[in-house]
Amino acid sequence: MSMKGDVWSAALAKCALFAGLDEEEVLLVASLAQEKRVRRKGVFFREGDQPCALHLLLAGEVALKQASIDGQEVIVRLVGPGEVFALASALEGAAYPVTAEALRASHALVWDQPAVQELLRRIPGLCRNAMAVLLRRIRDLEQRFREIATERVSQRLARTLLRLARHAGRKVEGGVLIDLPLSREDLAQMTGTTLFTVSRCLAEWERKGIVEAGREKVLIRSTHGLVTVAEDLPSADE
Amino acid sequence: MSMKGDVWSAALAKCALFAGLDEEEVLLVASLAQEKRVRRKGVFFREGDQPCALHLLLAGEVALKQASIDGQEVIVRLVGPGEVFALASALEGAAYPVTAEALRASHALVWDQPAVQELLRRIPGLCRNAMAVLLRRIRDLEQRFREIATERVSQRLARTLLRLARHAGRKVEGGVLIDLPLSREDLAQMTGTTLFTVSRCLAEWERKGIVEAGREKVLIRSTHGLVTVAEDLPSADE
DNA sequence: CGTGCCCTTGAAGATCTTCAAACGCAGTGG
DNA sequence: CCACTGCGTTTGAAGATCTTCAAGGGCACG
Repeated sequence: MSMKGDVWSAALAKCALFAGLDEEEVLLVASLAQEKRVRRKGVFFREGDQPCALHLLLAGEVALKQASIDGQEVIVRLVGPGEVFALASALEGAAYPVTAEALRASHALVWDQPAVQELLRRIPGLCRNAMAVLLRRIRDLEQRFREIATERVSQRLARTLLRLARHAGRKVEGGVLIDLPLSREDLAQMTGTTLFTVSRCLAEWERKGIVEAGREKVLIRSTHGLVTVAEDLPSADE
Repeated sequence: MSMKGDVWSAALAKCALFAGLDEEEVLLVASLAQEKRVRRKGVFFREGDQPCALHLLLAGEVALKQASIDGQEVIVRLVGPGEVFALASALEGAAYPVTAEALRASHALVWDQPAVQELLRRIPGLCRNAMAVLLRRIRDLEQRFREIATERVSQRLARTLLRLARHAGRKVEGGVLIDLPLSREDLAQMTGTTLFTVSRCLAEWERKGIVEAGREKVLIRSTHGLVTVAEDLPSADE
């Protein structure tokens, strides 16, 4: 237990939800956690599942998807190592509004609802931290809402790629590689369009030398070029 | 002061943020509040303003708008009496991400940042209440995000009207009147489309007897008809 | 009785989706 | 080693959907 506590405490400290906790509190958090591992394409939980638990991703990458009645899916958020997910559901005690699907083999700490309640009771600063996390999510959602409401697909896709580069970009010779196995369909579900339109955009940008696209792979050759598209600025070649 | 406290306490108790507070706490909340009145088309604050304060709407109706660089506006949320707004900004201490414009003459209680901090320190349950409010907003935003990403304008507009009916609907003979002065442009900014498309949708629905549209006015004659549109179900007449 | 604001409508065209067909790569099994 | 197969991808063509622009109508309010 105490060894695990040590291994986990690094991850816990990096996480915004548990930032600023003292040693004793970290141990409490660790002692109530359970572990869960999921292989690529597996799920931590499905939309509608109950009861629901708080998750902290230690390793891997998770996509949170929401489906409409007719089966159309949207990716609401990508979660990377050190980020929590299902915080809202765990706090509210409501069913998960999304399905958490692993893009690659993933490993998370999990706190069930009694544990979350216990933590909230015993750790004074936790509620403030939780609020900070939620506030950030609201900002993010409002911005994306405005984007999807007012911008064209190419602009939104460019922004999505830029965000992905920040979230999971790896510098390589020739540009920034988005180091996630994302299909055209995945990008479409993040952008609010179809895989066909995504494919066409990427093909056009490849012709212009802005990106290099491959199977479940995008390499950004010119961040500046993408910004130009995202902001709808006139580009050199038309 | 004490009279004001009495007048306000009813409004405070109805508000989710201050629910469950004891009498002493309510008095504290009231004692730190300031009043602000704004006429129709006036604003409580503008995007980018700082420092920012927590607002509780007592009377009137407020639209929260966000503008993109090229001037396109989106209505992120409508706020009715008893609801708080700018909670996130007040908690974070960041600039307002939206402009709060009054749809009709409005009256609000306002707490500046020191007051908010003081309240958070002195009222133990407040943080939990704030979280509940934020969680609700996240749910709402995620749902609307999925809608705007996957549905056609007519579906989204139908949903917007149904939400408005719930939020500010007044039963009259012949249906439910949306009791707010909303222009076609406003509806467009809530739905992520143009005023022209809104106008055409309403005209079509009027022909089918689903709504009755007028200048800054919509009367829903058949809620069921709107649901049919929103869910993209086959309707009787095509 | 104008004047401003909101609304409607048509026409043209941009943008995006849908559908069908086919390509190519990765992994599998013969 | 090769063929097979599945999956992700590409591309074209057709058409649905939505936006844009222009013109004009009508109502409210000064």
